[in-house]
Amino acid sequence: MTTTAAARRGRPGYDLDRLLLVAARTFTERGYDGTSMEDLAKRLGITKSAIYHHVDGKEELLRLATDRALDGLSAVTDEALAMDAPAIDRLEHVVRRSVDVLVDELPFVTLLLRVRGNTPVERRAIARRRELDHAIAALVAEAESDGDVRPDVDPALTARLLFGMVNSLVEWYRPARGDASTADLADAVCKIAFEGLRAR
Amino acid sequence: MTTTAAARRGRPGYDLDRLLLVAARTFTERGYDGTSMEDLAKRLGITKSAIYHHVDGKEELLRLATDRALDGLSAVTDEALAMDAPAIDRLEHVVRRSVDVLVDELPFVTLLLRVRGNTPVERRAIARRRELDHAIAALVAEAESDGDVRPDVDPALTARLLFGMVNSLVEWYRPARGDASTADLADAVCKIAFEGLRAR
DNA sequence: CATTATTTACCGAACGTTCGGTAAGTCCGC
DNA sequence: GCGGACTTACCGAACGTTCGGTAAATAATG
Repeated sequence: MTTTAAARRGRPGYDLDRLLLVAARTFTERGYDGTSMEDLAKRLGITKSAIYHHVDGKEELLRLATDRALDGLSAVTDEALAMDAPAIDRLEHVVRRSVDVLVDELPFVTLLLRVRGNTPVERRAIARRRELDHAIAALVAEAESDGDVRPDVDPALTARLLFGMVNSLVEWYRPARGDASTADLADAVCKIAFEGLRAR
Repeated sequence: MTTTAAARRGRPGYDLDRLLLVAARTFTERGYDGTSMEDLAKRLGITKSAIYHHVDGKEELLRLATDRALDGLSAVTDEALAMDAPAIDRLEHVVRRSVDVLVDELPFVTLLLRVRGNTPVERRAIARRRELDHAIAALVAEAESDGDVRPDVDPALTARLLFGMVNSLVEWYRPARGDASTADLADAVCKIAFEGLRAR
């Protein structure tokens, strides 16, 4: 999807996409506030000022990076909401596809989940996230009224715990050769979340 | 338990404990790097320099705050490891008591879970956390070899998902009057984690 | 009971450094 | 020679920290 950037004019160097990946990775490792423009420049091998050729400033880097994660996650929920299937199946679909997005866009999603609301950009990201959370909570509630989700726990709480578990992936998952496939990972998450960790 | 601090000598004002609580809360809200000493001072109603009467610097505030969380969580695992019961029961005990600590020491635990490893203080906190994670992973593995935990998911993965779910509490739980009691919360967590969210 | 010592808490003004960001000009491939 | 990519040099503001001195309480002394 990154359009191999073939035959771009002018002096070769970074384009916005490559810069954004490095920025997201660094923000994720050191935190947004803990990362200076100088840090980014060093890691990119260019000077601080060169970054301002590509973006208006530090906050725009954050906006573009969090938007990328949000776009991926939004697509997943839209996809599920459009499905013609029982709520419980749509819910499982959201979980599986969310794991895909978490893995594929790991630095961006990790960054999104760490944003705290200190700036307008961060608050907008949080607001978009909240919409997704509400959509998922509604899905859980619907599945419960279908009789497919346990009725002895508040559906809003169930939704939070479920996605607390899913989102915790960003805390420890690191892609590696020979690692279990994303599908296997999603399988494990669904087993534990839907059927529980106790042997039956 | 806070020993009303009766009859302390010297000019009245903040002591270390009260200062630490405000610091932890602010670090948690705005992030450690996103919080300036001036921010803290403003919230405390004293000047920046007054803070240096109580601690050596900003990093020490972080160290004392994360240690408080780690001490609470360490006590929980020690407690469980000393129990004379099947591993699965000790595991459930760790989950329940961890919820207690998360709720009681919310600002401190939240702060701990957000630390990224930028400084020696942060790296030490992460190392202590890792020890706890290993102890819990071993507990899950033991419960699995007892036949009490499902054998079709890697126990290390099960442990991560379980505590990913438990730790996600800090992302949304806010103590409030009339709120469900901590025990009810721990019940819900155990139900979802051990038996799954699907109705049976 | 007044005085003095000690303890604890705090203030205001600076220090050196680093921050995000800007201005003006150079480099390089089509 | 056009246009995108980058550099050197710099700015004002904010950062964490230090310092000399002050304020207000208790404890010890006469």
